[in-house]
Order: sequence, then structure tokens, then C-alpha cells
Amino acid sequence: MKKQRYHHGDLRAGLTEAARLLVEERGPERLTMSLASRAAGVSTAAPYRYFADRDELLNAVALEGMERQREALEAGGALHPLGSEAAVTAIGLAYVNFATRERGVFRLMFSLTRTHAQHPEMLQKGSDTFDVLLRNLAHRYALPMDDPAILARGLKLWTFVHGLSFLLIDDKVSAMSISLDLHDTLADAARRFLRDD
Amino acid sequence: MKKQRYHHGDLRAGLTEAARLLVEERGPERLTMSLASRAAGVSTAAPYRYFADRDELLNAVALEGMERQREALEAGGALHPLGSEAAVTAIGLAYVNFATRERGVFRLMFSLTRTHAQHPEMLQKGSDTFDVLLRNLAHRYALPMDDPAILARGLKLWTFVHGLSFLLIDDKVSAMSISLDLHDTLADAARRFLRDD
DNA sequence: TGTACATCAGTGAACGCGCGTTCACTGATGTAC
DNA sequence: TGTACATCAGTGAACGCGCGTTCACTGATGTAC
Repeated sequence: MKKQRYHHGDLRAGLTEAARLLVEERGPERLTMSLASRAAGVSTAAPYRYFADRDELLNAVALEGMERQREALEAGGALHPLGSEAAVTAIGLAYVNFATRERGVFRLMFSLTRTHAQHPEMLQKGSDTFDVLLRNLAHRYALPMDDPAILARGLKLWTFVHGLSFLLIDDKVSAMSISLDLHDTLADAARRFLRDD
Repeated sequence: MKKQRYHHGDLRAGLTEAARLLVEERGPERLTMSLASRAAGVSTAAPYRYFADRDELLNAVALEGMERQREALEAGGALHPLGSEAAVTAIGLAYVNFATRERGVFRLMFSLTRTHAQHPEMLQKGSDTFDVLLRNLAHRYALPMDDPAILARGLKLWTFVHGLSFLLIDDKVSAMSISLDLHDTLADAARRFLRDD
């Protein structure tokens, strides 16, 4: 019943959103141009006015996902004092929640590495996201964000939430018959990795 | 100038090995039956005498990989006293080394979940692998392997090495301009997760 | 305010390709006597 | 030891399909006068 306009209005955004939903439903590998086009209500040729090829469409989905991910981490961290254990825990929780809420996009964000190795915009956005955590650590230990000790600690915390995300979305935790309280687990990890002795 | 035998001898194993190499070279998604057949030196129809379809071939590669992974962890742990921090570190090191040495197979082992959810043999092999770590923890804390406290601690250690594996094979560590000593990182994580206070 | 025309968004049909899988077959092997 | 025959491993050609992409086109829109 929707009015059949010839011009979509904002087809680039429409396609990206359609693609995002399909990536979520079917997984990144199984996104097809025809499916994305149909979902956006246009012909299969239309996307090529905005995206050179399928990879560029996937790229757009990934980039948009990375932005939302960073916002989620920032929102989580903002609930607690900068540099506090609670802030670090909340950032981790936001990370894992994003991964489980958007498995498809999360997977896409990390599977693109090989294809678009060193795509500068992705690299920048990834770095921006990591900085949310680094800012807290730098403040806590009164060191610059690019201090090796800060980077090393940041990497360990990232490692943990990243691993937990993948084990959860790949159903390994349930497969091993383990039940876990997400907040407790992350708070415990934060405590262990933030202590100095 | 190899002799052109009509009968391969052990085509099942030959195909699995050819597929394993291709998974490593091109990634799991890009393994094709024709490529595997050609690599094994047979026609494209030949695999279907041993594997119902492409998925079954990938499955065989994954299962064989999981066995080698478990052996690697066991070998690592066996270098140190059961339940020691050094043993746990060595198991983690073996895990990460396996992942980076066999990116393709490692990725495959964890991407199969959705397709073959709850494939009993994979579930069993995954559990066997996890047990290598659990045995050490159970011994260390004098608790049964299926004790919730053992499972929880095991999961945390697994989470860490799993996350580190993925960050490494997806080149995120280098992308963030972080240099790390693998052994130090894992030893530090083991120490932090094994302590009781 | 109305008309003429350039611009550009989206169409529809078709393409070529590579892939997974099937099927009737043929060549090799092992076993019974 | 030799022959006849059943068994089975692997062939080769073909199939159908779905996909990414192209191209000449047409419908809508905005702007100049």
C-alpha cells in the first residue's frame, strides 16, 4: 500500500539499512545484492549508482556498525566516573551486549580485515572505539593514552571482552553447559586486570 | 610425473588434506569442491563417494583440526606440573599458536556452529579440548572438573586466549600499533585469573 | 506562472560465470572355484 | 595357477541455479527564462 515513488529519496541509506538487516538475519556471507535491492524496494541495478560493488555495500554496513558500537561503549562508560572499575566494566558490558545483539554486524566488522586490509576509514573508526577504553585507563593511571603500559592493559581488557563476545555468539558457552552472569564475569575480569600487584 | 593410478588409495584422507590446505590458503568460505578435487587429483564427482556434500567435507576438516588442537594443548600442558600456573600458560600459548598457525582451520572450527549446530561429534571434541584445561584447574583447586567454580575459571581463561587468537588473526593488534610478547601476556593473564583474592 | 530542456535516479532484461551436484559409464581389483 | 564375474572407485560430461554486474532505456525533478 505504500506510494510507489520512482525516486527513493535516500537510497544509499535505504540500501545500507536493508543490508544491515539482511546481514543480521542471514550472516554477512549470505547477503546478496538482489536481496538488498528487493528489501529496499528497487531494482537489482539500482545499488550500483551508490556502491561500486557488493563489497562496498558491506563496507558501509560495517562502518555504520562501528559508529554505533563506539556510541554504545561511550554511553556505557559515561554511567560511571572516568577511570573507575565500574566504568571499565560497563564498557565491557556494552561491548558484549553489542556483539550478542548484533551478531551479524559484529561478525562482519571483524571479518572484513582480510578483504579490506588497512581500509583507512575502518582503521580510524576501530581506533576511535578502542580509545573509549584507553581514555579511562589513561585517566586512572595518570599516563598518556599511547603509553605502552596503557596500551598493554587496554589490549588485555579488549581481548577478554572480545573473546567472550565470540564464545557467546558462537554458542560455545552454552555448548559447554556453563551458565554465567555476564555482569559478574566482566566485573571480575575488570578487577583482575586493573589491579597493580 | 607421478604414476597415474586409477584408484587413489585413500581418497577420503586425500580430499580432507587437500581441503585443509585450501581452507588455510583461501579461507573456509572459499573452498570449492572442484578445487579440492583437483588438488587431490581426481574428478569433481569423486568426492561424492565419500562426502554427501560440501558441508560434510568442511566438517571433516574441522573435526580433524579439533583433534590436532587438543593434542597441541595436551603437549603444551604436559611440559609443566599438572595444575601449575606454567601449565595453564603453556596451554594458552598452544591455543594461540594453533590459531595463528592455522588461521583458516581455526576460523572454520568456530564458524561451523550455526550450520551444524549441535553436531554431536563436534560438541564432544570441543568438550574434550576444554577438558585439557579443566583437568589442570580441578587438580589445582582440588575440586571436581564439573564444579561450577572450575567451569567459571576455565571459561575466563578460555575467553582470554580465544579473544587474543581472534584479535591476532584478524590483525587488530597490529592495527592498533601494539606490540606484545605473547608469552608474557599469557603468563600475566594466567596469574591474574588463577589467584584467589 | 508556464514551458523547454538538462540532469539524474532507478528500470528491466540480459550476460556470463562458477559452483554444487547428478548420472550413466568404465576401469581396476578381489574372490570363488 | 588361471579364469569368470561381482564389486566398487573414480570418470566425464552435463545440469540448473543463483549470483554480481552491465547497459541502453525511461520516468521524475529542478532550473532557466
